Amino acid sequence: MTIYDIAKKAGVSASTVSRVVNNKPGIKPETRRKIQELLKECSYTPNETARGLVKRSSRMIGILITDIRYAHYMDIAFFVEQELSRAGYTCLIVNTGIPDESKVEAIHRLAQRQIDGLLMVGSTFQCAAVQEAIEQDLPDIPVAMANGYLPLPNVKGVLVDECNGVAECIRLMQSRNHQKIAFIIPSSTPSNLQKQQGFEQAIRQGTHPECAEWVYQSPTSLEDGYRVTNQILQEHPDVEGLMFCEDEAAVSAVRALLDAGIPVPEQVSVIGTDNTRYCEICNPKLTALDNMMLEMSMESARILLESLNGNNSLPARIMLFSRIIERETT
Amino acid sequence: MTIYDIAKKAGVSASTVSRVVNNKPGIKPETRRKIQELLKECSYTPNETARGLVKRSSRMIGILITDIRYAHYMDIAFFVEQELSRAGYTCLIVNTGIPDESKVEAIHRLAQRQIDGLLMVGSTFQCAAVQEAIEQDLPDIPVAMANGYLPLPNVKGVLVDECNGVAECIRLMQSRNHQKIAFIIPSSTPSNLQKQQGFEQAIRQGTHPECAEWVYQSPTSLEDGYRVTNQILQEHPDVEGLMFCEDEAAVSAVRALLDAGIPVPEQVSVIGTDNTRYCEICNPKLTALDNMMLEMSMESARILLESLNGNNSLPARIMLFSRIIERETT
DNA sequence: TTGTAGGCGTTATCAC
DNA sequence: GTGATAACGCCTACAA
Repeated sequence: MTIYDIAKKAGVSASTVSRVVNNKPGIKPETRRKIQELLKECSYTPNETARGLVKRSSRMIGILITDIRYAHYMDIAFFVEQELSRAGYTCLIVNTGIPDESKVEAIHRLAQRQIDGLLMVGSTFQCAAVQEAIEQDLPDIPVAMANGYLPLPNVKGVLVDECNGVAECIRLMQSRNHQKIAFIIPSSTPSNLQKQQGFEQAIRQGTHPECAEWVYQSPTSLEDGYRVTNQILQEHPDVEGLMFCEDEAAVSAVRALLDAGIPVPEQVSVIGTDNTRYCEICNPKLTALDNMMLEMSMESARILLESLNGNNSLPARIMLFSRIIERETT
Repeated sequence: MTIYDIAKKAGVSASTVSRVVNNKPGIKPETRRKIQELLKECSYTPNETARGLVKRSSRMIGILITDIRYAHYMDIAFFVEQELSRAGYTCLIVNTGIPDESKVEAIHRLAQRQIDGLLMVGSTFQCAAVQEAIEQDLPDIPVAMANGYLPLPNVKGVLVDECNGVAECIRLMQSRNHQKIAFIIPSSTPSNLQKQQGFEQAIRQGTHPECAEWVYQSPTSLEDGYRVTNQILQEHPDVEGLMFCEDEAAVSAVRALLDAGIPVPEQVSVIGTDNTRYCEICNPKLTALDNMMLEMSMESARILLESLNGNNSLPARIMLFSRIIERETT
């Protein structure tokens, strides 16, 4: 069912039907009503593909996330999708994974689909490969990043003060007389390196600066969290605090400590990052640094919509403040 | 950069360029090579919108989920997206929410986008409103449902034996000498009503058939799980088992029991449904009925791809078997 | 107030 | 082998 079919039935031209469909003025009320009835009757739906071709706008927005399964990202996928949907955009959510090539590939495929805007979630997209891909494939459409930034004219970034945030967490543990703290980092993303910096700074200002060396590389998973905790206990039986870059391993660490007969938080305190739902499920409930990922994402979405609406006086970067949600593990 | 631009540069016609782009035969190797170089050089990317218009196929698939945030659905969104992506399709993931109108609205919008196929996840889509919307807007494209079914010629369903699954769970508790069991249901979806039936059947065959009345309506959330558990404890202090239709409230119930000084599973056993990651985080770890939602979704995705490839001899419905993952709460 | 004609970028069907 | 030409469904000057 096309506007031509409707036009034929109504005895008018296709352009008249088009005008009615798009609520354009300059149509005799009678004609308009008649066509509207016909549209209803035939349950006509404009073909967005054809529309996109002539309007040179798909009203689709690409959303890049490495892995939507991570608890912290699912909230984002939900709320951002809702927000953009409300504004009349359709979201293309793509799980890119970690490798550079798949990120580049995803950007290429989205460009091919003529997306109107791009939203990238996570500092892992702050890298040379992605920058090149955007310069190459999407030099002219608005791009927003949550927890990251790229120095390109069409890219806006929303960041958070993670360095300070982690430093505050360390100081919180220190104020509880827990000075010997280990730091567990799952991957060297720009964001995690910021956190590590905060860790080292705060530790060096404490009574046990040698702990700045207690940095452990360990993936985000329950199994790995359990494993690395036992490893730390073995290498440093006197450990008094564990600072994680995410919640999943932290939750598992709590269990590992309890299983080893170590009271939490009396002997060892634990802090996670991201403030996911896991924190509340953990028993005792996990204290966590909220890095405002959701707020960053929503802010990015709003910035993207603003750009899409033609506002080009937006700041290239803005920064939000993280905060500590204290629960039962500190 | 269109095929016309490339054609001009190469001194050939647009059709020749199109043939090269699509790897069609019947081109002089020399011409082909020359054009290919030019394509690389200009980093030409075919416009999928225009392609979709003439090919009458968008290579996009709609995915309907009520709320991607629920732990059980995020796995699905991930794996299904990967699978369909690999097959060259782009996924339009839409969080519809519960209300009928928003489901209908989502279907309408997807139809407008000329999706090639639709995948619906969750029994909540098995309802009259959705059926009508599909008859109206998408009568001709393949539709697959995970954990649901609609009697339409273009709809295929993948189901699971939840009634038996829950009955087995009840029998498991009974075998542990826990006969007085309450059932907590968050909403009356077709799927949950199946579960309730399994509960009632198994209870009636036990030593305390009067417990078939112990059915509690309570939403999926930590808070509500905690609240309803305390309510049950108050109304039935002799309760010996709790059977939940999902994991989130079940996890919270465990905490509520422990907080009330009731040993789990010695005095009261708890079983959740869905077998989400929450089960492993729960302390003690939660026993759960795995309703194979992921397998259902993947199977639906495969069925959808099969239909898309023209296979129309697929069964209208298939059924998978659920299984109990026993952990520490039984 | 309405209709005509051209074009969006691509593919497919003919000719040559 | 290659090149016109006509779709695909819609929008938008410009004409009438």
